[in-house]
Amino acid sequence: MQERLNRQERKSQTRERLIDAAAVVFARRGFEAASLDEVAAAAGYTKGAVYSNFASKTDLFIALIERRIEVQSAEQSARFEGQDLQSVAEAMEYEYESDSEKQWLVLAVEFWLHAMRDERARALMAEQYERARTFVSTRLIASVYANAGQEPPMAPRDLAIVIESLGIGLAFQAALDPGAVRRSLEAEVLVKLLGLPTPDIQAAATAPTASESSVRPNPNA
Amino acid sequence: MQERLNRQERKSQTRERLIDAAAVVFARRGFEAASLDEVAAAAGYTKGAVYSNFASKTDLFIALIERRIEVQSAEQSARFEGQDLQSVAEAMEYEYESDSEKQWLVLAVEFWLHAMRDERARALMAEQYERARTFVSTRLIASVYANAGQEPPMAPRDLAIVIESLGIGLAFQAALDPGAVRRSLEAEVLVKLLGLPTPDIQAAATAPTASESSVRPNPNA
DNA sequence: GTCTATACACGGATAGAC
DNA sequence: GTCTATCCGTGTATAGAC
Repeated sequence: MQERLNRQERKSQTRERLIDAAAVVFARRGFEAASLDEVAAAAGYTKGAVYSNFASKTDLFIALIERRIEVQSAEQSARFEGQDLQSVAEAMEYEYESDSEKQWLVLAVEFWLHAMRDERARALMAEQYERARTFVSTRLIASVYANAGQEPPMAPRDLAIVIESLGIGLAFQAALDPGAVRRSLEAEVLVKLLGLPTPDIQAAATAPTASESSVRPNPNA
Repeated sequence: MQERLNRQERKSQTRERLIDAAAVVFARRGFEAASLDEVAAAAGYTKGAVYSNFASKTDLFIALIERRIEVQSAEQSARFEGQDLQSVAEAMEYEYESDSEKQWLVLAVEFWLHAMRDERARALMAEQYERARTFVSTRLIASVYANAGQEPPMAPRDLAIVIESLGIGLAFQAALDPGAVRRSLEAEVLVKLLGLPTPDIQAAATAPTASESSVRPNPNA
């Protein structure tokens, strides 16, 4: 109910550069430990530029997260819209070793921690997660099961929560020890959990009426 | 390979009190934002006491986590040893609203973040998680399925990773918005995921030969 | 082993020049 | 809108008395 005028921000190139720099520095040092001097310097400015664009360090952090949410929402929607759940589940191979993925994970966790102590941040993040759950449960889960003429193994919203949990928890463990979590584990668990017709039980499968059903073989260890 | 002489620490009551205080203050303010003055004061000492017991703030943090690991390992083992998986799964109702649980969650996340930037902390936490996975997969999962004469739905270690992920992810989301996650969700998902004979499908159940099989009805929403 | 006192540095935020 | 200069509080860590 507030960020409708979305690209007046584009007017300020400096603002964008500062946010970019903040993403890098906050991820590297942590929000508390990071200094605005370093952020500004990384963007090619001095601290004054930060304070003429953001009211406080916290405001910069929140702006960073809001932009991230905006970008990510658009990407996710574009990526998943019109796909069937099966394909989505199988494509779910998190890049545990990717530096940029890890940077965002660290930032998200950093912000979560911040949200535990700052009500504004908490509300923002809670709303974002709720939105994601709604997207997954209504746009993906409910419609796909309806198309397949099957019943989901549990309430779609619960399923969305569980899927999100799995993503968080696996990333958490993998970041701690990249060798500990197999790449394809998330996809395999999702396929089992969803209870949809799996590629290796093609006999019992009722072909989904949805657009393209690309049934690929499942690489099992 | 280092902490064999476990209760010479008990010699120093001050040390214990400082660690207690650090747990509270670090959870409340965050590790970076917390001051050693506040920690010392909360324990009834001054800063000097901290530096005569710990080499640095980071050392205090690590000592805190090590003690937590010690205590928690003992508790978990005592709680789960000899139980069958079914009972464990059903008893798995996380106290999302509990302040002390939330405090430990925040501390664990705080330490995880610290571990992303400190190799010593990373190794410690990675080892701890690996130990937990081994405990769950060998002491709980493998033996219970063997007793029940059933095959686990996936490799025990993968199952342990998934269970841990679920716990982390649900707690993460619940902390952000306590109303968003139903209390019994974790237990319900585990029961489904494990594929063990469920209370509501008693017909197909082959009674486990393990000690006590307390089959309670499953409250479904 | 714990205290007080202090060195030493750094960070967020503000004022005012340009 | 961005800069430099500065205020002012606070933080970790150390020295040295007790």
